[in-house]
Amino acid sequence: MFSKSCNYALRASVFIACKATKDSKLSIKTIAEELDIPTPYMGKILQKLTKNNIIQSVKGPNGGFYLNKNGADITLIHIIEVLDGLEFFTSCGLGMKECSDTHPCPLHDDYKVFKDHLWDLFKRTTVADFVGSVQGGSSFIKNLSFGQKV
Amino acid sequence: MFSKSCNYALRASVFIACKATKDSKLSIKTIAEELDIPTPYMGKILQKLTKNNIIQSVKGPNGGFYLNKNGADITLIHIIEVLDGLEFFTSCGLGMKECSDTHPCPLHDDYKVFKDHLWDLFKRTTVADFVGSVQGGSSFIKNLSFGQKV
DNA sequence: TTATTAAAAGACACAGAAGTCCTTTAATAA
DNA sequence: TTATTAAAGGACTTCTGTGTCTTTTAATAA
Repeated sequence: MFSKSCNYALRASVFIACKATKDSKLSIKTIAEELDIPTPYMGKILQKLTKNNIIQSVKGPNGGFYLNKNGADITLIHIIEVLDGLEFFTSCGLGMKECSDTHPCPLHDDYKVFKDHLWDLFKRTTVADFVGSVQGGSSFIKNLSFGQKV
Repeated sequence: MFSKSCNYALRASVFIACKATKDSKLSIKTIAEELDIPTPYMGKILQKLTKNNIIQSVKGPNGGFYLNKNGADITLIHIIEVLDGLEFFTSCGLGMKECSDTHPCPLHDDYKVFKDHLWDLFKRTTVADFVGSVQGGSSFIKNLSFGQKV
């Protein structure tokens, strides 16, 4: 559905919201290793998130990434928009140039329902929601390490 | 959602089911032009569909592509499987290696519902269903040409 | 002030999807 | 039988997403 970059960005944002504070920031290396993402590539993505003011960064000793706003103010759709754009939510399921209620593809009506539901979900869900779920122990953003028991 | 190849394949299959018969086959060129798809690339995809027995082909004069089975016997999921595989329907929405009911990502439950509904839809829907919709005038598989009024 | 640390930035490499081109194979019409 | 037609097949190019590497910039600790 989304690009790897976008998936990485979503997970990294949640991870930073979980673990970092202004006084205890997280480095690219830490984030990348914990989330099992190639380090330099993670750097690129964090850079993009920083430029778009989704996360904050500080250079130098004790530098790193953190959030200075409330995770509840960052919607997932915003992160998706920055990394992948919103084309997924507007484009045709069969890849047709023009696909609308007046010139629909055969999949249009069914597909629209699903896209709209997903749109609502990502519009409504915030980084804080995911943090809550992860910290509550009901979900995970770190890959299962080899041999780990759930 | 699906690759371009897969979208092209779905539309071409429906188009062939609409227009071709054993006595009046369609050439790569015709299909590609009507559906606004690069001709040699369309050739590759039709070749793949033929190998997988989704459509049939005949070489030589008056040759081309047609269906020798009922369109109702070709499910969309089968075409998708041949072109893209079924990974979309099994993989994690956040791209995690392991994402299951016992080790879910924060998106898992919501995303699962979405994927399962789509799976059912593509499993249930056949080429004949789309042909019916297109021939009944309630949907389209050809791109809107410039200036065309719906 | 200087050395150290860590992100920013940009150039580069690689792989797979998308698209093109040319030759071969096979079917049919003359 | 031969010429023609159209798909099959393979090599190739292009583009984009993914991933790597090196240098620069900026912040802080000593």
